[in-house]
Amino acid sequence: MAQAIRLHQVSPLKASCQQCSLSNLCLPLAVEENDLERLEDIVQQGRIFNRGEHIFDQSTPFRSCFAVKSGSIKTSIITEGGDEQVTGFFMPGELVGLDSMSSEHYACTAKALERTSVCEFPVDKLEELTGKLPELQHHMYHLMSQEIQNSHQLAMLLSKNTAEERIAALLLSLSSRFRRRRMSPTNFSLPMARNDIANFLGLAVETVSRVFTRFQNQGIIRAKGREVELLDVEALQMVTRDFARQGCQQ
Amino acid sequence: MAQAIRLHQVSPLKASCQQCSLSNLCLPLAVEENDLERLEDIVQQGRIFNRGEHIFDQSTPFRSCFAVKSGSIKTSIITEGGDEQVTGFFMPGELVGLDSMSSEHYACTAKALERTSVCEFPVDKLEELTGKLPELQHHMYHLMSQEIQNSHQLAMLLSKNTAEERIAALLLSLSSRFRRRRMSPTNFSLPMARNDIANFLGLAVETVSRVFTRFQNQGIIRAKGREVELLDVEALQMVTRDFARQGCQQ
DNA sequence: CTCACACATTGATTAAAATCAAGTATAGCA
DNA sequence: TGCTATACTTGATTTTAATCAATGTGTGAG
Repeated sequence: MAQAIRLHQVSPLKASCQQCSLSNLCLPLAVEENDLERLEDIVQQGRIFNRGEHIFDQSTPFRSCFAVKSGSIKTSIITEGGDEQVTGFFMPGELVGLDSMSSEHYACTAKALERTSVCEFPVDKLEELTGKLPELQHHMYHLMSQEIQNSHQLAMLLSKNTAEERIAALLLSLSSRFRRRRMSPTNFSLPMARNDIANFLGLAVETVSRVFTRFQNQGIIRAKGREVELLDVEALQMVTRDFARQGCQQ
Repeated sequence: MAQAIRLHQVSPLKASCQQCSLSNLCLPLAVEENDLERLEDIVQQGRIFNRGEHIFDQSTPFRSCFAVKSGSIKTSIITEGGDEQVTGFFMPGELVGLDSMSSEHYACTAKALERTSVCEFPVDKLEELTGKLPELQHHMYHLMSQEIQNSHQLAMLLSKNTAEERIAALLLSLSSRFRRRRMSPTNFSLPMARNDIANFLGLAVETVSRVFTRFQNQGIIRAKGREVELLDVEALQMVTRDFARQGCQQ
């Protein structure tokens, strides 16, 4: 595992959060101008992973959280039996590894879905710093609780919603995350394979494929491989909302 | 809503974490002997709720986290359509409200499943204190990340496992939580209704009922209403594990 | 005590998505 | 450039659990 070795190399590069285009999405957003240097002091920047490489592996010693700089990452849990459950997709500006902060070892495996660069935050230093910067501590709580909420939302989706509703919800989630980065919210390229989508949403690949074509036939989206165009965002929102009405049987 | 009013009363009682029997499960476990008083200073203790009363309501201003002292709590999200998703059950020593720390408002509703007493931790004071006590801060990160993991585990259960596997997993989870409190891990009374179990596990009530009787016929459990006896814990563990083998198709 | 209501169980039928089974497209590589 | 492996799509069949429908049980209020 080449990436395991690489994981322990100490990059000599000092990050420049000030100049980073993601500073309004990433941790710097919670740090005052004049404290930014203290954050930069603990960050190791510029690590690059190729498609398929692991940023970290489940059950290896937990050292750091990682912020996505470019590219994208999927996290997944592997059971004893070898069964995989994708637990999340992470895009630029998002922080990976928060679910591991309760243990000595990573709770999941993080894999680059494409060529991906990350900034590394060693957790001991990060904790030390959040102890000194209340705003940053607050932001960490914020991010972690956000992740709990996301996960509850996913559980909800999995337990109450049809295949169409789940996929519509995922497309809308991706859309809004592209928008945050000031990229087109209606015209983007999926970083993950159908298989990953299926696994994440608790569906079979075939079902995902069928729903994509169904949406396409209904003129809601246009999809060719990983290229997706959302033609009718309202319709997608309707799909995700309809289930709620049913539950209420009005 | 009587409880909404009660929520804002300030209890004059000062907590005595030192004497609390749950101090080895709850927040005090992360606080040094001589700092315990600082924790006690910010806790309001002794709030009691009757079965069915709300500890807090989704979308009301987020003020505090609550530790369960006795009884039990269920948390759930309500969608626009009125659909409910149970997101967790909380037993003595466990902390409720961590999923709300990202927002100004509670992300879920917490409801007492039986007569329940709680200790209240106002979040502004708690954050202030965790900034001063690194151990406590570390513990908060620990608890929150634990909750992310639990939720991922639930997502896994919902997306990959059969009704039997989900219910076996829940019974084992409850069992181990009773054990932590030095109560019988094989002979306990479920705090929640079949309906709540069904909702939590993404099943219909009827299915839960059927699985209970099936387990009973197989001699794995004995169940009468909410009273449950685990007759064959190994068998239950087998049930939860079998699915993993299938996934690996060995 | 018993009535009413919520909770729980059981059975029959249905539906949504999984699985099984090909077949097609695509991308990376020699 | 063509080849191979992987990713994706489509169709037929099966399965699990939902839904519909009814009945049973327990509990708390009057």
